[in-house]
Amino acid sequence: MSPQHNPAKRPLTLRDVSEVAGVSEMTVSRVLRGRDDVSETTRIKVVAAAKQLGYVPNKIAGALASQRVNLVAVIIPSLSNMVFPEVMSAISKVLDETPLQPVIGVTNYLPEKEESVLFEMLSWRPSGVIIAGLEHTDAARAMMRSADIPVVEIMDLDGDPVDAVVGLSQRRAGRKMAKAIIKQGYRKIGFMGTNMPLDHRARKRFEGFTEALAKAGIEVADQEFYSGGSALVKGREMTKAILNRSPDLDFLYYSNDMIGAGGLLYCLEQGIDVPGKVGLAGFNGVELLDGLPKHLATMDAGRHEIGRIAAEIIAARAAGEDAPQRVELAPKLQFGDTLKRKV
Amino acid sequence: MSPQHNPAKRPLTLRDVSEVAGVSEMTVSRVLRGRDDVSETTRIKVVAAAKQLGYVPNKIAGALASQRVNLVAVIIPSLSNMVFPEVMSAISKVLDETPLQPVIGVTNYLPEKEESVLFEMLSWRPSGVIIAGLEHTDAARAMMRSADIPVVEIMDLDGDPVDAVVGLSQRRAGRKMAKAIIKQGYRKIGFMGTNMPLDHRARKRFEGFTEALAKAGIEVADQEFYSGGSALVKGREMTKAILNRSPDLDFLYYSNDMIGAGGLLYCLEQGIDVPGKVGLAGFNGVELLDGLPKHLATMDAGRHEIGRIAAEIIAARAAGEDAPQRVELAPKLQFGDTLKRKV
DNA sequence: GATATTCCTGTTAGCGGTAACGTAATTGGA
DNA sequence: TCCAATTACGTTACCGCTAACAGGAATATC
Repeated sequence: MSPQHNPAKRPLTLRDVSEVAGVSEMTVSRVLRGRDDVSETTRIKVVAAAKQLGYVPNKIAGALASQRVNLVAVIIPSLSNMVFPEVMSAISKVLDETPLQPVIGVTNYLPEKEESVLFEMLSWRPSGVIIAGLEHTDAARAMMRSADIPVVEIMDLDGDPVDAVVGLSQRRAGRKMAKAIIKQGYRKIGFMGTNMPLDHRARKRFEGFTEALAKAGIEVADQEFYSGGSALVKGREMTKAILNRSPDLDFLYYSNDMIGAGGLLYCLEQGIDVPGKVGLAGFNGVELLDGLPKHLATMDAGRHEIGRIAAEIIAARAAGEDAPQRVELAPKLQFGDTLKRKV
Repeated sequence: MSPQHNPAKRPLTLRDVSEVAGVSEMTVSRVLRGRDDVSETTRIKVVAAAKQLGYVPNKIAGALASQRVNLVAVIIPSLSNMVFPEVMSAISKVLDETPLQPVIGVTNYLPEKEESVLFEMLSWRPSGVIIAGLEHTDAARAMMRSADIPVVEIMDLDGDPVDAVVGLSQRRAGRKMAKAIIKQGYRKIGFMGTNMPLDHRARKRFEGFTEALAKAGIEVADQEFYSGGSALVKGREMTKAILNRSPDLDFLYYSNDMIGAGGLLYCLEQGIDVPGKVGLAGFNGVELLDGLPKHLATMDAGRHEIGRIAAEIIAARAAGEDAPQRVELAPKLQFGDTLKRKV
């Protein structure tokens, strides 16, 4: 039976269903929420009535009455960096097993936008917040603190969390990569990355990187920054520029895999011996790399795990159970084919 | 003044703000909604009180009372195909200029999941729906029809829309590509694509493609399908397989740019003359292609425009203005470096 | 100075559900 | 057979906010 268009143009309510089914509104509400304290006979009547009318419950009214909203705010800087969609799908996968539902907000790396998106989302009274990074405006932190819901900050660990954190130390990741590079004998190291001062994770990796180099008495020999545009193209262009300017570089560290891939393709085209003459490394461990002619060395940031664990924490806390406050993931170095291994 | 933690743990309401400000709840409501019928003096008092308390309005109650929800449901099959995030950001950009806000739902190409996501979203009574494709379950179509809100189906035109449509004819795009390929003299044509029977757009492109070939007396000489995994890797693997099996192919048409890029990289590595011995083409015009050693021929699907126009239609209709019911975009063929041009 | 107009603020009555409680009918144990 | 427990509903009172209307004070009009 196809839903009949209601003629009055008045949106359907529980009352309409209850009249058709010949029971009270409360009974309809109970049936539609799947409660078991309704007899099978009336349950069937109600379901039929709802279906016949094409009734869609009004969650707004329901949420207001029950003071429960099964939404989880997920706030990320961007959708164009594949890292975030990947985290998202891990979150969705976990929440699919619960009554909770993710709602995505995108900040474009802007603190004020983050603040407004957060405000907007909190005004829907979600059951939890998952938010990228530890850097927020004071107002944003205050809002999260006083919202009285679980908050999980993800992807980073270096800082002072509002509530729970799941991620890896970006500084440590930078240091680890620097040490590996030095250990393999590279000495003249160039760096390329985004010049977005608001990408705190990239910044921290760079800081960790230079710090570890400094400890070994090495300085970054040359660097290039970009913003906007196709990362693959930018990687290519920056690599060309940096190698023209500093032909004696023996290693290129990229702040993300996409520009690293661009650099790799450029080097291969130029017939540069990789990793013999020049070594390369990126960051993130994106799937894309598997399809390139050579595997770019990278460091897996455990995006899938981060998403999974963050969602699990929210789910547990929403269910009244307790959950870890801090989960540190270890960055996994992948040598690939572009970082020599000591013989 | 930092928001003081409210001691009773009772969530803040308009009443709390009104008491601090010494006015009625209604006046607070007016101030916070930016209405101009409040004197400057009290406006300042109210804003100060709200800030002091760290008050976040409850949109649930507001929406219920005003019967207005400034959300737009955007329902897409996936986030891992970059095409959809791109459409999303075009939508966001337009809606940022309005009071409306997008909410993303992901269906994983599953009709039942689409139906449930749609149901879930409609139960929040959004101001509009933007949904990918024209294929939906009967129940889904019925829901959209009776929701009494603007619905824009995007990315495709071949079918029977619920309300408005913005997109391009996928069949026509397939035909156009086939004609271009034939015109350039290619005759032994291989096809590679996803074997997801639920990716209707890919399916329609393929149908249009074979149809146009048939009209020229040509059949697809060989084909390969994949599902899951890294598209770049799959493109590489399928290309290897198809060329080993059918070494006489002179053209490879890929149902998306990502597998096309994988195929291109494979061919270049094998030293195959592209586009002399084998021509290649993909679909979508993704930014990534610009960074590859050769530009893959492709067909731009106007994702950004689709998102923009769809959002504009929703915004217009939500504002009570009227808007086009059907917008057809022309697929733009880009020859790149992998499709010969007649001399 | 009386009345109309504008400006500003308060009061009242819902919006469409659900929690909590009430109650008739059925069941079960002694 | 009687009373307590259980089952299957209905009734009532909100949830937190806003539309609509009411009305006092300030200003304008003549």
